[in-house]
Amino acid sequence: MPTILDTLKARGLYEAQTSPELDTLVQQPTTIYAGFDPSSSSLQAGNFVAIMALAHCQRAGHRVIALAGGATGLIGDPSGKSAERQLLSEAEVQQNLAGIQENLTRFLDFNHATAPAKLVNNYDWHKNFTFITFLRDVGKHFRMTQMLGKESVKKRMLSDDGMSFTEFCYQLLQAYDFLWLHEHEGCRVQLGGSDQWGNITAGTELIRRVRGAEAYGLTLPLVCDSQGRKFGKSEGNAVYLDHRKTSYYDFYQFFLRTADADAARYLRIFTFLPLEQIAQLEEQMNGAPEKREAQRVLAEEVTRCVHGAHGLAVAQRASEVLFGGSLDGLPLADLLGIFANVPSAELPRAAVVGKPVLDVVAAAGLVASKGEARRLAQQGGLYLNNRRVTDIAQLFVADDLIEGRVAVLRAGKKSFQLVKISD
RNA sequence: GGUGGGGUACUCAAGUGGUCAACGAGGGCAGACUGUAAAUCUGCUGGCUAACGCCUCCGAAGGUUCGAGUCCUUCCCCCACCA
Repeated sequence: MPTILDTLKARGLYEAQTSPELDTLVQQPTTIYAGFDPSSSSLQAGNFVAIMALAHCQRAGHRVIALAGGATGLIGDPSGKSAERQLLSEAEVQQNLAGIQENLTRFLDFNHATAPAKLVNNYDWHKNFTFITFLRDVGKHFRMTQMLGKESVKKRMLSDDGMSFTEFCYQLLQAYDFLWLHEHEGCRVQLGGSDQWGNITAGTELIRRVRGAEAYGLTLPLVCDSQGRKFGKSEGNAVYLDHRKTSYYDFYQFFLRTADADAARYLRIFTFLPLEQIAQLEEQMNGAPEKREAQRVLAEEVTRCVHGAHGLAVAQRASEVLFGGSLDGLPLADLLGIFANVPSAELPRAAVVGKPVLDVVAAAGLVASKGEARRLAQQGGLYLNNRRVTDIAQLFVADDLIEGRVAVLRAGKKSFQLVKISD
């Protein structure tokens, strides 16, 4: 019987563990936690790896806890960061937490009959600490040399930016989280990205000192594409799980555009498809790469998992139309449906009809300035209703509005923006 | 607190009185080629402008000068060593 560790390894969701004894522990159901940082109102594709790993744990019969860092988010984790972080206000963190909870319900079963997932917020226990108490109860167990030896600290000490005391103390907070969960939830394992190694071992050591008990850490690889770029950015922007921040369409497209070299690996990491099926898809892809079957399945599976059948349908429909060419004859209602999640701008009729197209493009926000709009058009990358704009002096005429209300602007192949008449 | 080093555009990084909207690299965007892939090639990458050109910009504020990213003063921030 393969354990959760075997599963994770087979799917490329395993980097290291703190002790070989973990192999034995996971042969029985145990409690495993992973933390999520509320530095944004929605989890990002980059958090996927941890979410998937946690979901696999639950499916394997373990009890899982997702920790939202309401307290630690106020401090800022220096791990993997080359510069001091901007502090967030309590209100911002609170707001972000709500979004993250919603994201997680898509992957974890909080109503499971025997082992429901649990969501906790570390603010609930950190808020009661005074500085003195924390120093006495927690800080006393840490040695300076060890704290200074952490990679996240060393790296920053060597950089020109240095590090504030606040961020330096971050590891204590996360270590205490693990201790708290160990005491109150019987949690034995912490799961995290490879950059979390130092924070995780801080926790296992604190538990050993305070409780005389063994706890374990399990780290996941940092997923990069075949170019070595960190996974989860699309055109420089993070891909979010919340469709209000990253539309169904953009989300689907992000996965659909996966490079051949990454497709099979991503299927293993980001979907629950059986490995045999993935191997089959990989073979198909090698035979007929231009069909992009693996990418199609990847985009479908992930989009359905995150956004449900409805979100997937919207994304696929939009993709068909947008890459299908002409918009002629498409009813307004359909168009609006397709573009429901594409950025749109409402402008008064007077600011659109009779004005230079470039002005409209800049006003709508497809590009940042008129100059940029001009460059785009000069290079042949600007489209109005899927027709290339070749004359930079072209005026926007009433006929350019579909049913008198809407026009579709496009930059390059894939960046769309809707203009709606507001009056 | 002292001494020394540093803060230049998205990032790194040149520039030490005019020829600097600011070298170069990376990144990003667009075009061509393709399969909405990769690689490659080309162009662009502060704002306004059809263009000439005008405006804003080199941590902040003042000053010197015909002219300052470049010199001076004060302030803020970062780093190293010392106390």
